[in-house]
Amino acid sequence: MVSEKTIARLSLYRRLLEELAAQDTDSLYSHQLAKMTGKTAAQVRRDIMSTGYSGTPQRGYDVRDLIASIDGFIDAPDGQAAALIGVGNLGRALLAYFTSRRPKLRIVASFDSDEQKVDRVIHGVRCHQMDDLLDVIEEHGVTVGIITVPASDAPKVADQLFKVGIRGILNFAPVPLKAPPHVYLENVDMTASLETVAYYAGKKPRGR
Amino acid sequence: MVSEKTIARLSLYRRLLEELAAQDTDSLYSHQLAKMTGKTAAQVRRDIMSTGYSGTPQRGYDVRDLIASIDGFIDAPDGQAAALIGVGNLGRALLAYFTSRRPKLRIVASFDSDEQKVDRVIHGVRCHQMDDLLDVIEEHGVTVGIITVPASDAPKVADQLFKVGIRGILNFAPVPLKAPPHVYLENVDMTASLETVAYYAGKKPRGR
DNA sequence: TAGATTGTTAATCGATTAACAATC
DNA sequence: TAGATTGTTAATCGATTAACAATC
Repeated sequence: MVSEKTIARLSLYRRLLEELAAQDTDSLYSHQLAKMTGKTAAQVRRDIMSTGYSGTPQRGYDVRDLIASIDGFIDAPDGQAAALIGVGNLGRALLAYFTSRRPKLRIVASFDSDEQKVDRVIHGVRCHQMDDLLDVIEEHGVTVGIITVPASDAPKVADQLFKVGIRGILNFAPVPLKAPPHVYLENVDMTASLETVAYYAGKKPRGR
Repeated sequence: MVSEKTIARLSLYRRLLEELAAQDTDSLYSHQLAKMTGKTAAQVRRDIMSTGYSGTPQRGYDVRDLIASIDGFIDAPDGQAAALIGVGNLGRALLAYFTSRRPKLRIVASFDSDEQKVDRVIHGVRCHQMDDLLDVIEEHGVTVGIITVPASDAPKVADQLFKVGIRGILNFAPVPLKAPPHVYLENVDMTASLETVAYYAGKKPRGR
């Protein structure tokens, strides 16, 4: 009903709106949000519309009300818990970044095969051994898994996550994973992103 | 002429093909590559076609020839150099990951505002102070910048990169940046990706 | 009110998929 | 050869953009 791109944009709008709210901005127009995000005003309006919130021609959108509407649309009512598998450089970066950022979506546990890391608290999150996956997932009600292990381990880790009933997976390993139909999976391919940028950097000013 | 999605897929194909080549696989069909990547066979064929390489109905595609064709299509003839700005957790993850992976696209320098990091070699790459940006960029012929600084610093860093004539930017800071027309810029929004996964994880099995 | 902005539909755009004659 | 696969065009699909009456 709503595309994943729309969700991603709403997530972005919310982040920017929260900054505006912190600076006591009360309301704004679609074209202002469009300018901040690089989208068109029409798209901003359509995205906002899909959350069920309405602005007025006179004031545009109320910042706090709009944030609340996006919250209600994106966040699961009772919140969601995520687990991160693979506490390497990238894993630590994500743990540090998401720590206490969004109460309705928290990374509550991490996992690593390195015994040196197990039972330590890294960036505020306890690291467990993979054998405890099911127990920890059930204890915390984890529904989302974040894969930050090397490519060679990723398919096995994904299978383990499927088995314990995870509902969504964000995969940072540079190998595309496939998920059963009841699991939503997104592959984030940073390698491909860098090569794409390099390609256009080499082609400019020809390319678009 | 060729979309950025096509470039990203070609980058992925190449990575998988290199693995196959290492395992002495000589040739493969479009549907095999399609299965590995989760794409359709028609799309694989079209992507390969755009590199100018042709297979044969009998053998499909020669693995090594196809790699060479993708190389010739994506890589700049004389290679390209990248610089990474912000040697935090994420920066180190990227440095470690891209080290000596692709001779035609190397991260040759890093930058950080933390004096403790300056002049140290981190994951094989020397860290410089931002004041030396222009000198280092020119010395190494850097055309691509990777931004891994906090959101608050990102716009300023981007401006500095524009000023020294960088051609492409990969931005990991969770704030959308805008580039002048002669610079290709890609925003990688990991926050939005996680929230998107969480959204569908909460909606499943309704959502697509 | 006057006029800029909204919600929303219709038109456009571009990418993906299906299809099939040509091929080895 | 026979037949599966290729290159490539046409059809489909979905998302973005343009447009405008309704609105405050």
